[in-house]
Amino acid sequence: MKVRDVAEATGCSIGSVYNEFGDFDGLILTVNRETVQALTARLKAVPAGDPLRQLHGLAEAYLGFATEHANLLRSLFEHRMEDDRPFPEDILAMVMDAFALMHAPLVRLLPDRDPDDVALLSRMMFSAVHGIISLGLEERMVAVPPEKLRERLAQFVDTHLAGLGITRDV
Amino acid sequence: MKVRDVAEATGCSIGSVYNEFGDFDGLILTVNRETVQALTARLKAVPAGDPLRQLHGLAEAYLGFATEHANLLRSLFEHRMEDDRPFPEDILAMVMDAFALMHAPLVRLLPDRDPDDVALLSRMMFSAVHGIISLGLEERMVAVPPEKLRERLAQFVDTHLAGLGITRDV
DNA sequence: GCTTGAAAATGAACATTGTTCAAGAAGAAT
DNA sequence: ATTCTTCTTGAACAATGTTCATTTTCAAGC
Repeated sequence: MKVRDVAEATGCSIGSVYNEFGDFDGLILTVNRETVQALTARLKAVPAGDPLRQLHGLAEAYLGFATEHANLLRSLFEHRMEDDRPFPEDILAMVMDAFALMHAPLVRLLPDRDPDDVALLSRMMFSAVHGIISLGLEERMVAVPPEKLRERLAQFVDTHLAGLGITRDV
Repeated sequence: MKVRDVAEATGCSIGSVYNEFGDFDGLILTVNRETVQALTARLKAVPAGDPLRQLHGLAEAYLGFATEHANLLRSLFEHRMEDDRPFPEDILAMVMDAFALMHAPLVRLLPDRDPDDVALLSRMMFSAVHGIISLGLEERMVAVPPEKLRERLAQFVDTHLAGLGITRDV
């Protein structure tokens, strides 16, 4: 993304882009805000009935979003601020909210565990899924063949939940 | 990293940097080759005695390397080639080799499973660990508090192995 | 309708950084 | 010493983020 391209695409001048977004970081961050909102909306659309099914739905929704918007997700997770400025709190909070969507179903599946512990477990699981998907979707250094990614991801979730003592057949 | 900085640091001219590395990508890729070699060396240094202990050692070694060389790892995994040129095969192969180091201990722990299946499992596990570490080490969007990362990572490995039917107490 | 002052828009000019290449320096061969 | 090859240099160029004096817009007041 280039400032001049944005200016041309919106039919205004370069200066106007700067009036609107401040600087290049501001432009990127605006896009990233929309990205995390769209991702959150998609994750929230996963039905909340069966918690196990919900967790699989969340992982699949994340995979779907990552497949369709690989560049946007990369921008969200890989963009560095200029001059070591701090990352905006509001985006951080929004990402945390998205992460937290995994928390509820996990709590239902692990009613006896310390909620703080479950919170950490859900973040670990989210991070793991994120790693599998982001590496898996890179054409290069294919960790897992993309066409198999969907079923492998489901297998991973099942395996990890089994490790937590949760079995599908209860 | 800037071409002019490299030129000044090595005491030669800008043109000489281009004679040596071709272009900016070539410069980055040279660094990335050293990075993956250093990472592989570190992973290979993990003793191979007990396969379960080895897996934990690999995860911990990865965490250690990522902690000490966060920028190098980011360059390795996040750098995009200019003009959509293909990613160099040799680096891809080296990364795959590093990934494969998880394969051997997993095969020993899962002697009855199809080796191809275990190969995929090990890649999934590597990707998951990569995701946990790379998100965990970002100051921003802290998925898991860095100071707890080490023990949480070990817990994750244990949980996942448990899900694969492997228990510590055999 | 004209004046005026604030607000917004503009794009030329600047700074940084990757890239090229003609000119020069260094060295080897005869 | 001459010539040829190879390497080195850094000025100049291209792309792109950034600034800011100037211009335009427009609403308020008369």
